Amino acid sequence: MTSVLIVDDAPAVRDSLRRLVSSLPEVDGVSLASSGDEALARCLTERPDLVLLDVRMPGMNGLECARRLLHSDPSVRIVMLTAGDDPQAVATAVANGAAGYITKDATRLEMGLAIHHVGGNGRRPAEQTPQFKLSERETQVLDGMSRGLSNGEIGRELYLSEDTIKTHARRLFRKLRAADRAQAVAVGLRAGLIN
Amino acid sequence: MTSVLIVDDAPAVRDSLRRLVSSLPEVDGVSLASSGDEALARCLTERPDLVLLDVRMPGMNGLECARRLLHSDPSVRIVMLTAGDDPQAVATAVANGAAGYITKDATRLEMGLAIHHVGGNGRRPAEQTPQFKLSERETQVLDGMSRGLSNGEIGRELYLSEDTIKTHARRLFRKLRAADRAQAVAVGLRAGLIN
DNA sequence: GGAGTTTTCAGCCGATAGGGGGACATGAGT
DNA sequence: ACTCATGTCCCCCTATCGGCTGAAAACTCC
Repeated sequence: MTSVLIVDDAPAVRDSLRRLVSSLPEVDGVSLASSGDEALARCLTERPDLVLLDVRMPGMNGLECARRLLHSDPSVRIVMLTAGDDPQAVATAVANGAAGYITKDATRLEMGLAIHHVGGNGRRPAEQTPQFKLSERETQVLDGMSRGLSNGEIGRELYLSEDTIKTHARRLFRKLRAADRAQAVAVGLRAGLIN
Repeated sequence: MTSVLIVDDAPAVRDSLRRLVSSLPEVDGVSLASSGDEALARCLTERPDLVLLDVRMPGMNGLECARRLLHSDPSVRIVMLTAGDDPQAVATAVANGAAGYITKDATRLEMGLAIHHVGGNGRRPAEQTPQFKLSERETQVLDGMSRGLSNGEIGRELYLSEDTIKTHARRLFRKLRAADRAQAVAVGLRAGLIN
């Protein structure tokens, strides 16, 4: 099974794609995003197997968005959506790690084949859904970070050594795939791990 | 006019206080929080004029919460709520900057007097709601931080020098009253400055 | 009963952050 | 005209971070 995130700034396109995609037998989850930023946020929390990404959008374009999506999660499959008017951008995206492309007026059959082809080896079977589960301590440490405390200060608050906090910090970074505490706090807040 | 944030872990108490407070002529906004952490978050985004704060709560107690509220916003007025069984804690809170206290079974008249007395010189007239307003660049830098980028990486993304990013970073920390990028991201996300 | 996770602590290391200062240009607000 | 916020860049500095490794005790899970 495959969960899909559809990213397009035009509500009409989102809607028609949603209907088409959700009717496919292999698809068990569809969510929508109207901008590149929203796509990044949703991808962090929902971890879709596949992202259908419009090449042309106001604000962050599809190319830039694909780059960031792959940066934040190298395992995500990206299929570029194109109206057929900018093959260059699509080519660049595919060269940079996108898994394929498809035109917006694709038939249900074409879409099904594309998703089957690309999302066939979805990452769900491997390991999944909870994805972001922190231990008690890790959550406390993350909470401290969100309040602007240093590792030493968090340690004093929890009656632990700074080294211990650093260990928890490193592990929660791994779990949240965060490069630093700032990104960890962002992911934690968006995923509802902290408030 | 006065906006009020009510903090109490007991839903029943919250509800009765909400009814009592919202019926007061001077009050034009009431919101609720069930924990100290939630109170801190709401205070950051909603900027109430006055916080009614339960002295005794599981997790972060009222004393600690008052301390942090005042730390994150020295201008907020805090009225401690007490059942009458721990005058020591109330005295400590008042000594540490709380504006007053009131018992939970206060009548509408008592509550009205307390709010009038304490919240009379609300901060609303002075300066305003936006409170957290970042410039274009600062928002871009904050967004980069939330994606786990270093100052150097943000600079490369925006075609600016790392030093320039550091300048914007320092300024946005001041504006958000954040100690570091992690707290800045937390405040920015909660205030809706970034997504 | 062993495997895996969590919790605790430690040392070493280079990279980065964040604070301080200053400089200069622009543009908006007063 | 003057001020203030913004944007750009530079220097300095120290504290902290986040990576690596290793280790031991407690816990749960099957």
